Amino acid sequence: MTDVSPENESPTRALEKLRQAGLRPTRQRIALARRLFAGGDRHVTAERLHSEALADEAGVSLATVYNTLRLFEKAGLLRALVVDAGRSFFDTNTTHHHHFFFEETGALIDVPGDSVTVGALPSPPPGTTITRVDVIIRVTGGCAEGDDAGAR
Amino acid sequence: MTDVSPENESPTRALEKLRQAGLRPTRQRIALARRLFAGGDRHVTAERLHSEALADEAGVSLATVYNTLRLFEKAGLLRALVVDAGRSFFDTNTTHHHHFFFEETGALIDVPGDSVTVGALPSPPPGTTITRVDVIIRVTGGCAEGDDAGAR
DNA sequence: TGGTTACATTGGAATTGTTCCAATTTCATT
DNA sequence: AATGAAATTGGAACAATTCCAATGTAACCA
Repeated sequence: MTDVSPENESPTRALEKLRQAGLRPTRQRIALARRLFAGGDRHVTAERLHSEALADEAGVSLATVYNTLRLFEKAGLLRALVVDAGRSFFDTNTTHHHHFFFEETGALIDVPGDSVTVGALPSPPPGTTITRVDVIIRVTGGCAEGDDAGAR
Repeated sequence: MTDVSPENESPTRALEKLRQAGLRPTRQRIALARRLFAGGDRHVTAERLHSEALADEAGVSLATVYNTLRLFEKAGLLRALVVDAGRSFFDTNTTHHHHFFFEETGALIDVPGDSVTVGALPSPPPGTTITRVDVIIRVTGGCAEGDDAGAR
């Protein structure tokens, strides 16, 4: 096994994601995709990703981070998540799952989709279709151990 | 039965709410409480409530609307709700329930708490306590019929 | 390979929703 | 009516995000 930390990993996985989505693999997109997809699942804000990316060779502007996040979201590579007023998280885990949200720290952690059972959904209003059901389990106390601990 | 539209109803119910919460019944708070609690349950943004309240005799400033909403929330008269980046809704229904969210229009409607069964919650991380579980059912298509239709 | 063109990136200004603040007004009590 | 504590206010400040017009880059084709 080789070193797979975001900075050292060959850009293969990131490139694959981009190609898979039919997006032009620019220097900036590759750098961001590496940050996002090289390690395990993440929940990032635009600001945080931007400040991380500043450390990368290819500088990335904040505007590009926003553009890219929205682009990746449209392409299905990311899922936007709003739990907190005035801030969006982007979740690299696009499979069916839910979240714990730590009210004090603002951290998020995933809950596998099948460990929460949402039974008996009411039928959607006539003419509408359900696109997604979000379950957010808000917790207080303790210290958040998610990847976002201290993200505030 | 007398007319109970917000503008005509005697301020009794609003006053009761304020007294119940131990809040000083100022002109502005009464006006806002009437808007909020006189009719059925509502989901309002600060901006919307402010623009409505401009029509009332007692002018209410935007700053006061924000102060009052946060105050009512702390007092348990309202519940804050975040579904959409960069905007908070306040829900006058503080009982156990969930929401349909219309992605196109930004409208919200209530779903009775017992028509959604959330079974088998995972146990919260050690040391933490669950304060609330929000279920947001996102729908597209159709035209929203909630009280917020066209709220965008 | 170089030229062309469509697409990306950028800094900075603009927008939006919200909070903050110091000055003024109002409420409740005497 | 006078007083003090609490509420309201306009406007400035702020944070997250979007917009824009200028510049740079990737992809394609002759």
